Amino acid sequence: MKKKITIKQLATELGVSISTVSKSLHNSPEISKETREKVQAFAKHYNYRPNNIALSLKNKKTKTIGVIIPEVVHHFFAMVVRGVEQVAMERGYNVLISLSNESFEKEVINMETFADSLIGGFILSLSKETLKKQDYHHIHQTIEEGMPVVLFDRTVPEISCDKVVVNDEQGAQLATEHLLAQGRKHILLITTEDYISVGRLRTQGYVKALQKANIPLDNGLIIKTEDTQRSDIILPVLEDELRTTLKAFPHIDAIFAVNEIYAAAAMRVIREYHLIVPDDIALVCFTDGVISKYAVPPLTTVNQHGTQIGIEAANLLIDRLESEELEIEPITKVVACEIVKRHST
Amino acid sequence: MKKKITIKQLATELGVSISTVSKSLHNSPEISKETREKVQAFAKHYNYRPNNIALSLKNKKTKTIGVIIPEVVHHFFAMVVRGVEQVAMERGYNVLISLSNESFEKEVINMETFADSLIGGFILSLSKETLKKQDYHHIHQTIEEGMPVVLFDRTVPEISCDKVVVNDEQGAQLATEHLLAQGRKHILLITTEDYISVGRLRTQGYVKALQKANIPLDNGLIIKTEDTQRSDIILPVLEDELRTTLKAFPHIDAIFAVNEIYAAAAMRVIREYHLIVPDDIALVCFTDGVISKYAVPPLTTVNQHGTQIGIEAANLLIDRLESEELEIEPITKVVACEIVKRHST
DNA sequence: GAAACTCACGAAAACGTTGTAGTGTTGATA
DNA sequence: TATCAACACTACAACGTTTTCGTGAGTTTC
Repeated sequence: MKKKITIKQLATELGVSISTVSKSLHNSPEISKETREKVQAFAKHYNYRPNNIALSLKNKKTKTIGVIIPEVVHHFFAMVVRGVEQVAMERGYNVLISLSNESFEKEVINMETFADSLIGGFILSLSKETLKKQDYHHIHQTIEEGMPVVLFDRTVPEISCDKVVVNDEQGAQLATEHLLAQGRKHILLITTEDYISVGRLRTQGYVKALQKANIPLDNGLIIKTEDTQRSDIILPVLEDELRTTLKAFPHIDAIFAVNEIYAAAAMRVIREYHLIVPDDIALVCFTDGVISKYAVPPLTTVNQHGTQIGIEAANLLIDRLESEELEIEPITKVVACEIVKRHST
Repeated sequence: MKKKITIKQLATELGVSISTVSKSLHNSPEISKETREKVQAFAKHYNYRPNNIALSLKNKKTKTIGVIIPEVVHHFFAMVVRGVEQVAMERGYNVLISLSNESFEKEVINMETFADSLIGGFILSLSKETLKKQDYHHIHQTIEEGMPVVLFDRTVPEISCDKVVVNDEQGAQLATEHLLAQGRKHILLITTEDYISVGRLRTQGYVKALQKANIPLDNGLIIKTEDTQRSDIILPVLEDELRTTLKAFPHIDAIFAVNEIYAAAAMRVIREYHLIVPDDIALVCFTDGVISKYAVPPLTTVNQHGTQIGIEAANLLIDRLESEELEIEPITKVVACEIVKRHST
């Protein structure tokens, strides 16, 4: 086992000073060509690579950006990460991903440990628990300390920083209007409690579309899940609710689910009742992921362009990291949703 | 914006020496109780947190482990990450995730930049390109430099290090035997080219099960995909192959796919031909992910216990990181597969 | 009243790197 | 011959910590 070699070792080995080695490796004209070449040959032979930690300590900045997402086993977040990765690589940054597992505490710990200078800035989506508690002190503090933060998807007006959001309301409105355009009148909405901003916004979009079409809102047609638990716990509850709702409102001719999992649950219950998608009930959901793509029939979805969001977020962050002026107004980028029409409508 | 405060600043502010501050914060008995309390109060007020980089530089080790996976938008890998995260958190480590995007070059770059001491060890699964090229110099070099590496899932005998593998062969054998037990005789295998170890092993398991049941192997019933491309490119090709194969061998009564995506493609073609799963054709696949779970009918799968693999890998790595003896023989852990029976068989 | 000991704290090195400010030698210039 | 510039290199501080080894003042001991 050959331990990593340092400049100092190279220097003694070569019988020159540390500075000479450092400068030679940087091709400084201060050093004669022969010495430079000798040093470089030596360095190569010993497989010298500079110690990043020492560099970070010296430069007070690292070329690493941190991404904190609530979940990895989640199509949308995975797509965002992919987008971030892509531009980070292009612009010479490394990406450090970490998970909050939807937990407030974990989110705080993650930010604190990473903020301690391993990274130059954050891209993150708030955990559900954080949104529920409405405690953003860790984010505020990080920003206060001069570390740029870009929030995406699950954002909050209380925090002043760059943001990249999906136009959830517009997307939901589009989806609902798509259903209405197909002659559906009684649309069941499966959404989350209002403290999750995306759930709330999507609900608003649904409501707006109905208003625009002059269809009275029926609160019985809105199912809100208490979405703090793991999906294996929520799903049976949701399916039960769906069963009773479908029984109570037999005229339901369409379902709009705010995510794929809910749509899958809906599919299951629909099939249980021997109804056919899309003939009896049309189905649309958010998140253009694998479930929708490979479902039978493939589902019409609202694509949130996760990769695009990641790209925008990473660019915003790196721009800020590299810009000299500190006090630029926060920017909010809105990425439009798009309906992907498949066979469920 | 208050920049991060350092020990030095605290020291001058308090009119004591740097050492005193450091010791006070560590509750050294060398320092009088009053001073300690004063310093701690001050530190708290200024929100002092030690600079991790400086610590790493001094301690020559970081409490961070690096995970390199080929893809995030992938159920199995995401599960592994979840497992790693879990034990890392329990044992006080941070996890740094990075993606190779199935590219050899990116894998090398990632290892080099991270290996430069930001992290203490690696957990990784080789990219397809690396497997194809059979170039493992970057891994060897990392190990040579004394950095522990744990390989999972896509491993290779040429590299001597801790490994956590799924018993792919056994899983495939189980799956095939499960189909045989149901009276299926003509089982189509959809797999990858042999250079991907998991594909090869699963093919072997399939062959073994057939041999055991004294069923002659028909190479026409094995479809091997050139799995280097993105799924949107492979899938149409695969579906075409499936169409011709199903036509050429109309007696096929079961399909075993080595992953969910291939299973989904199979489902599509099967439906095209107005055949019914499982009545006409039974279907089993590897990876117990969302597609199988929410498909119609839900698919019988081979669960690879991704989370468990992550847990084992992280424990192996941290054990090695924390053990004093350097020369422990590499350990290979085998995580058994398990058939999850659903309605496709 | 001097030696020994405790107490509370400070100085300084070390981790690996970079960049600025020297330093000594050579050759050319005034 | 003294002065200067160029050259090729070295010394050293700095980044933020931890930790070992002082050190001075006060207290005890004989």
